[in-house]
Amino acid sequence: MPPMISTDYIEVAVILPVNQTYVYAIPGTFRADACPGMRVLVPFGRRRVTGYILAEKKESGPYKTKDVLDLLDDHPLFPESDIAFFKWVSGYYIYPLGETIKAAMPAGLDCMDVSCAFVTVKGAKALEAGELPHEEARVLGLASAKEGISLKSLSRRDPAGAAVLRGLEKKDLVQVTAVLQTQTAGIKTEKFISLPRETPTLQIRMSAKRQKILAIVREAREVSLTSLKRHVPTAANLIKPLVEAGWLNVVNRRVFRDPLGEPVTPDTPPELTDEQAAVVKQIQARADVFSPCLLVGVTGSGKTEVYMRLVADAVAKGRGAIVLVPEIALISQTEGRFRARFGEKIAVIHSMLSQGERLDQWRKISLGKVNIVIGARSAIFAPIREIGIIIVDEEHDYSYKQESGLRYNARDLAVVRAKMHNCPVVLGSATPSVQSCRNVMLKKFFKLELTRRVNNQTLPEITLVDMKKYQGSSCYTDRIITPELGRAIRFCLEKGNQALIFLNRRGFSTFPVCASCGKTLGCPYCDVTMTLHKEADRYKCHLCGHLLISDIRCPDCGTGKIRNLGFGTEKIESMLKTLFPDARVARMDQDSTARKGSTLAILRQIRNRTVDIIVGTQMLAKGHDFPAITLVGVICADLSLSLPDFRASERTFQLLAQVAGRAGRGAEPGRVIMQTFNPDHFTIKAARNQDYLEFFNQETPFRKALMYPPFSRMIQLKISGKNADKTRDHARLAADILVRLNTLEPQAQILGPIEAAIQKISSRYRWQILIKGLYSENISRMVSAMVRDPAIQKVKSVSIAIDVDPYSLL
DNA sequence: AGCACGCCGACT
DNA sequence: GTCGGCGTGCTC
Repeated sequence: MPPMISTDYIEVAVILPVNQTYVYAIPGTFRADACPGMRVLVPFGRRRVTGYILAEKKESGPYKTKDVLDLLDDHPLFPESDIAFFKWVSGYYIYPLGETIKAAMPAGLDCMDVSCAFVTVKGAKALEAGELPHEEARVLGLASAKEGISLKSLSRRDPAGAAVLRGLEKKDLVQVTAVLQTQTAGIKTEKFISLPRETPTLQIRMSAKRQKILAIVREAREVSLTSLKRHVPTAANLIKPLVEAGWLNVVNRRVFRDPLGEPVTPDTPPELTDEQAAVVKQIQARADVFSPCLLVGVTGSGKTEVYMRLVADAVAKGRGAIVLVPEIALISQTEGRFRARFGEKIAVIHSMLSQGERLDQWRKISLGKVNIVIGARSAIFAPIREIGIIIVDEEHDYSYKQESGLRYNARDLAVVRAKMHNCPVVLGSATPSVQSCRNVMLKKFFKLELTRRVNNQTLPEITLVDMKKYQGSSCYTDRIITPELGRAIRFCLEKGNQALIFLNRRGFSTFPVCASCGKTLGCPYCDVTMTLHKEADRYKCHLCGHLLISDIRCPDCGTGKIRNLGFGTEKIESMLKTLFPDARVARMDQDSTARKGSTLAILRQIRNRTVDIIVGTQMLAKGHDFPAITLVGVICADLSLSLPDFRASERTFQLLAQVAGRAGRGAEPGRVIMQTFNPDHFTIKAARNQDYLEFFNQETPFRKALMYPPFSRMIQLKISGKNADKTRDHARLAADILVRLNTLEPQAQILGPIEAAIQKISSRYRWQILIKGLYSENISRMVSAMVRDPAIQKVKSVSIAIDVDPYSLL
């Protein structure tokens, strides 16, 4: 058991944007059960908020203290030793400590006072009488319809609502009180149906469908309602009377299955190849010291097996392990293999879990029941007491970077946490990031390599097709699906294999233009063009989700017809259907996977080979293993190459290398056709050669010349607000203060403020400032001082988001 | 963040 | 004269 609180006071980090901790008195009733890492409910000003106990305090300090109102946990959410890590994260990312800890914990755990308006008896009568003015009746209606409404959601629906409410309160028609809002993380259960022990005596009408259900249950002994519905869609209603009459039993049970629905069969460790064994040995030799290692291994070289040996080794020594994998659609193969090897000994944390499931996994770890965690980026915060190894698979993957709130990079934090635990950290990739390659050159990381594929598969052959030579073609299809790619698809289909066609842009037409005035059809709330989606029969804004009817007239000139230029996955899908009428074509992108379970359905189709051609965006490029895919076609390899972002090349290279890796994973060799307008660009060439060093060596001089990372450190400030002028002024003020603070040598560069590349998203105007310097401590100190400046803090209508080590500058 | 205190303009 | 706008400051 962890140490209890033995003093009168505790230090608490409240979940609010404040940059200090607070001291509270802890009543004797809680003291025996409280310890650091637990949540408390504390009075803060006039309301109640959640906070985390950080430490015990002997004295109250110069302030008068208030009492802790409630102890919210019976076990700590994190060990006391993690507090140093959270403090480091909070300082590095310039994010309030309490909110940092909140971001690190599973979601749905904090509670807070929320002001809610309730309709009084008098108010209800007045509403019924119907004599109130429109406005008042409307607001009162909102409050009564939902049995009270929080002031926040009221003002969201109706900006003038707050003022109206105040009038209502004065007339005693509503009452405003603080309500403690607790988010409850639910536990995901499923109904399981089985036969009762005793034969039912009650007779009921046995329709054919009911008999079918009984037959299925009888055969399977126990079946989940979900899978029963697959055979009998209306099963949910049909079984009710059967259950009531005692013909069936229903239990709600927590579910935890492989989302692909395939049971994980335990495996036995295979014999390591010489190369694998050498790598394992080298890392094991440094098992008790901080040793960051870059493991470069071509796809299929058996990195996962190396990871599993290292994890098993750490566990054998009584320490834990964290394995980070990229966030992908559904579940990663790596996770499946770890489950097969370690069974119930691992906890899993990823986006497919519900809040409740995530909390369960977290509990398992913090109670010490499991010692191995595998998961997406947030798993880096897993409450393992003594870590023996941290593994970051596909370390170059940008899903390790959180792009909202606490904008951390889990790969970087893995290194920091490993240092705190004196253990090795292994960053693995076939296409390592420029940053990590540079760290190898600087001898900060040591490099290990796996150069041979385990089962002697050959790497796919990659062909570049210059799209320029078809741009004059009278055949529209040839300009998009070139004859070379068309032939390759036909050949692939004839051999009975599957083809994957990749285009990182969804929708049907991506560039709607008015035929009469020439203006593009833009989103009224964002600074981007709308995208036509044929399936939804709407124009969609990909940034805010705004919809427009598809037969709209030009909003600018009011006349004319919109011409739909540009193409996305939807159009590719329809073109392929025309070109190959006998082939079964499926599409996988954000639109086709919006419905719950549809991702799984599409992946099953590919796995079961009930589709021949699959068109998709990057969600298809990562992590999946489809043995029957022998051809990968990249429609336009340079889509992301021209973005105004210093990492555009790196991202393009990695994405292309990644998607090329989907070909030829089975027995037959794979082939990749990459269509491009820039066949001579070094990024495209390096991707064709599958050579990360070639890319690194050519990219590095650019980064160095312009002093971009890894040759400098950057912080990007994203300033946004509803009012264009106020946002610009605030951005200028922030830049002025930064310039004033920029006194340390060597001086940092302060670039901006400039308007963001996308000037407006969801009606919020966006400006940015980029701070570039040689030392992260220096630029970080400047930014912390700037945001604490009273002149900055007092403006609340404009927000400044701080992005330390930004991944994308857009 | 959110809430109160406090200082200036348009209304009963 | 007041009601209410939101600028400023604080919360253990």
